[in-house]
Amino acid sequence: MPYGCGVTKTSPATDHLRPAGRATRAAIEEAARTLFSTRGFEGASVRAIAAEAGVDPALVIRHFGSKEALFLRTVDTSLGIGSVLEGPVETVGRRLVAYFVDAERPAVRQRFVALAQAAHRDQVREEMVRHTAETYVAPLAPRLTGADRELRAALAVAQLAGLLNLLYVQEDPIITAADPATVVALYGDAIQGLLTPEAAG
Amino acid sequence: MPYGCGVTKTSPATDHLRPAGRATRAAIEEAARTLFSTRGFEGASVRAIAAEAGVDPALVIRHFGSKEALFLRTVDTSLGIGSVLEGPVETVGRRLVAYFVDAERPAVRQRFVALAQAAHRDQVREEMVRHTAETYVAPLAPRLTGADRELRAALAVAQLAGLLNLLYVQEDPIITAADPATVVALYGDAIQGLLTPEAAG
DNA sequence: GGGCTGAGTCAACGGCGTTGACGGTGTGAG
DNA sequence: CTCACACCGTCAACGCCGTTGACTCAGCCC
Repeated sequence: MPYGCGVTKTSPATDHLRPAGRATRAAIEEAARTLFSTRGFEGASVRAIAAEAGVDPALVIRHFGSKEALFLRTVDTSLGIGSVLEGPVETVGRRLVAYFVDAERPAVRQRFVALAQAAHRDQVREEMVRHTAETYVAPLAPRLTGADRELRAALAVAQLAGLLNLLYVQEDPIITAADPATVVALYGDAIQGLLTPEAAG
Repeated sequence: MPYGCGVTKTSPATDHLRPAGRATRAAIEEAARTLFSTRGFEGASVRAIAAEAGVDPALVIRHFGSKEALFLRTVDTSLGIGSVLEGPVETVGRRLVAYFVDAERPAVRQRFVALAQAAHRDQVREEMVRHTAETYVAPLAPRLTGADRELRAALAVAQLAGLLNLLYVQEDPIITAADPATVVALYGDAIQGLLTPEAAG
């Protein structure tokens, strides 16, 4: 479920809005981005987002339909993985892990945690599935060889999601305390073994 | 985060309770088990659990302290993995995956989903971490050879958690539709590669 | 100028987890 | 035997939540 490689969100049809409407809409979106990141999906209430944006809570719903819809429009499911996937397939395992284990990416961590927290909402779950298929499996599978390419790509995503879960959500002490380079080598190769069995170290 | 191999829950100190108290306590626990399983942590309200048990909502809190505490006492974090872990380490990867991919274990799926939904609560998260360390890493690590045994065991848990996440929570269509035997072979070997690199197929 | 549509306000709904004040009731000590 | 006390349960309410509907007001087009 890592969700990387995102396209810029296509805010649909704000043309019919008047300038005032577009401005408050943007204010709400920014407040939502901030609060969803810092407090998570459950911790960020519609009322708090409205207050942060200096706006009536009802207006938030009026503009975006529901908290879930606001979340989906606001928190980018992308975690910025595009460039990592573009490199050589033979070493993508370690590069993926290295990207996420890097401590200098708090925003990525925040977004993943928020996403994991909201995963039980139907629309969010659907978006996550769609995203996995579109930005992970689709670009990866054609570059693999052998049988079950799509399945192997999907299982590699599962591996990655599991690491991020223990690392970001559970904050597992063993993995957290471990030497990042070791984690990259061990887990990266485990992922690599699924993608290119013949090239795995 | 798979949480298996559980000991029977040690309900602490119900001796001081009168028969009536113990009975309604048991009724609440059973109702909670049912509703948490079928509706998840967020979907099962304290009020609904109380109604199912034929009891006042306030009584639920009075007996268990909070919804989160009731959840922890009620939903067994164990997923029944003990026997799987006891077998030979050289093939534990495939056996673990086979256990969870088996469609005939709906209760395990339900419990995992409920757990994942409640993972953002502090006490639940702590319990999950504790459980990972106690029932996965502790029995597994000493039976491994080579460097970083604890870390490798923890990373194997991460792999498993990732699979269950995509399989149970996200219901990823690719993995769901795939031949279970293939998933067992591919993912089982990926886990095995982390545990016993020399024995991996 | 008059209708229409977008923008914003306000009060309220039903639900949530939780609390506190308040009656009964069974048990053990005097 | 009685009386105090801890347990058991009830009830109404608190403050929060996401969401809705009725309403006002301003700007645009015909």
